[in-house]
Amino acid sequence: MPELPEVETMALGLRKDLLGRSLERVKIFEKGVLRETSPRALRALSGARVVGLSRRGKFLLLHFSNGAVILFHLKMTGRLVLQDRTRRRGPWERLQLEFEGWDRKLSFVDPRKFGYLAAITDEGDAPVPLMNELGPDALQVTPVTLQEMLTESRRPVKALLLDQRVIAGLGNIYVDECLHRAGIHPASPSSEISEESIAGLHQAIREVLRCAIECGGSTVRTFQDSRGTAGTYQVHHRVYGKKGERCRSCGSAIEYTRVASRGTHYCPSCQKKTRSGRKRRKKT
DNA sequence: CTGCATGTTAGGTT
DNA sequence: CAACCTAACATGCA
Repeated sequence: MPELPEVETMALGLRKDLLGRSLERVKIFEKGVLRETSPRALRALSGARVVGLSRRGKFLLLHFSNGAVILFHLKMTGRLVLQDRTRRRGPWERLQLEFEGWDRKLSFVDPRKFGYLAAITDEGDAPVPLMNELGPDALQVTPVTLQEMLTESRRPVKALLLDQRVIAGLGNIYVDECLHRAGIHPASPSSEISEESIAGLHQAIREVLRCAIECGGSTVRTFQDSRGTAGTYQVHHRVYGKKGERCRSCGSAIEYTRVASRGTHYCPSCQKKTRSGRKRRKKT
């Protein structure tokens, strides 16, 4: 579920509610959600005040007054939800954080149990390898850097864009959407994409992500922000989930195939393989 | 009912 | 070592 715009939306929503609150209690229902972190280490954060919420790639970070950080990865179906403090534990709730003098609590909910969290208590690296290997954030990457990274590899461009060590934040939905807007076939060897197309791709990434954040993310199945509000960017999707529908730009039927072993949507007419230099499309 | 798909990534195999 | 494939898990849909 959550790619960059959804994690950003989650962080924005939580910031208002959590800033300045002091952690009082940690309830762990499913030990498996703790990654390289002992229940004791997590509970030791009690008393610390929340001083910041941030995002790196698809990671969401809770910063505390004592310098500690709790890092969350929501994977496919993870959510952070604010609920009444008295509310009973739901079936998929893995962990709850309670705060001093607050009648609500933060719940980590994840049906599929892929998501996790970790506490970073000292100055060292995060105990999560990927966190320390992230490429530049998709909203920060410069055209030059993107260009360099793509020309260095012959992997399908979609595989590269999904690789968080190359560029952080994009997932299956937004990669398909960005490649369509840039007129690039998802299976194109990235080293064969023209400089002009890469410039268009860079622009598409910025525009799509910005717009998606403004929309509060895409709700394809289950995504909701911390207050239970669904995102609306899915109404702007042009290829994702549109198999067989007509392309908005040219009218061809959107195709669905497998690239980098991921379900992939694209327009066979707007996104020609290995054909260079197609102009990017209008704004969303 | 059964089989297949799903927004991610770690870990194994080429 | 880069590239590729699938398991991890639970649920919804054809």
